[in-house]
Amino acid sequence: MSPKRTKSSDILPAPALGEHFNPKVPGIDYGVLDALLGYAVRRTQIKVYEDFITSLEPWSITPPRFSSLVIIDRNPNIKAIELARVLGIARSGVVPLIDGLEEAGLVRRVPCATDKRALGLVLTDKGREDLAQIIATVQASDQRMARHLSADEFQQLMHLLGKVGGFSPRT
Amino acid sequence: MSPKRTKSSDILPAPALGEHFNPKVPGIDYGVLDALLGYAVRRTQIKVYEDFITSLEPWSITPPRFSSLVIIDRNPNIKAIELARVLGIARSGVVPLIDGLEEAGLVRRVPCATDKRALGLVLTDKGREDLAQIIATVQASDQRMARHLSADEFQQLMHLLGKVGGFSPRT
DNA sequence: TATTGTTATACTCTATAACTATA
DNA sequence: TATAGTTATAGAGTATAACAATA
Repeated sequence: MSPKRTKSSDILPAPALGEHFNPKVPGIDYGVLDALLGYAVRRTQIKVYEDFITSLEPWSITPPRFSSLVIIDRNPNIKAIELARVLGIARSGVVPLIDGLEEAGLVRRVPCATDKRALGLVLTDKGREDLAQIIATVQASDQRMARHLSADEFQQLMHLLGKVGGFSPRT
Repeated sequence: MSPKRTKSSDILPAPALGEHFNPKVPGIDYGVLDALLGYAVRRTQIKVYEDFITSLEPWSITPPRFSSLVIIDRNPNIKAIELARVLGIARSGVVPLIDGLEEAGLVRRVPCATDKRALGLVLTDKGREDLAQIIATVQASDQRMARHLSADEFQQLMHLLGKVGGFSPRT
């Protein structure tokens, strides 16, 4: 019974990746930027994002959409407000996000039995099937990003990022 | 300017404001996200961005503005189109960016002698003065982000990010 | 013809606040 | 009163396309 919202993204996002970001333009003095951890993270993030978007173009999946699919898959019937908390966005922001995934046939809103205000989010069968492929594609992109790292270096990088970001996993 | 790392005792207290992104919400299964380098970079980027924005609120400086100031300072008379290339944005995007910095009295557009189409970008006196303080603030934020890392770990992290992002000296 | 800076336009993303229907 | 989802609205950020002046 959700009223149809007019959405321009019926034809899904166009990444429009023209040129690639050059993190180190020749002839340019980057000054203090080269010594800042924050700028290093930003440079890396742009590179990772570029490959991610390009790789997932066939599915029109953006990072927030991907994160949502994984979180919903691993936490069935999660409420929208909790998904917002996980993603770090306002709860109003998940509405168009879920709208897009629902229109793509990947996610479904199901009424909550115990709380008539709430909706549980679950993947559809198609959502589960697509997600398997999407995850494989993302993992390939991730490994491409890490192709110059040894297994030890990869683990070390994950560990150090965890210490900075405050999400240190298994230490 | 070779920016040297200051002692942790010089690190300013973290600016506390509003809600913060929780990179690891309790009770949530993050599935494959926990194993992805891309998601680790994203989580870290959000944390770094939060502290950056909060720290520089007094100057209303955003990451692109900060990068622009540093690049213009270190590369006087740089053309707008080249700044766009360094920042990785469209050349039309630098117009409002420079507009803002010019209105703040930090940057000036100067006609190019050899090419009447082009404009050289330079810092004003105020721009140079403010930038010194801004850089100190950014470095304090950066050190706060790295407060759980040893000097060796910091260098290792910078090195590994450079290998992933493609901005490190050849190894 | 190509390039520089600019304008016009549009779209994505996200935030705040208010509304509704429940609790 | 408080909460979950939604709507309305606004702002930042960036993209494409077209334009005038210049190369």
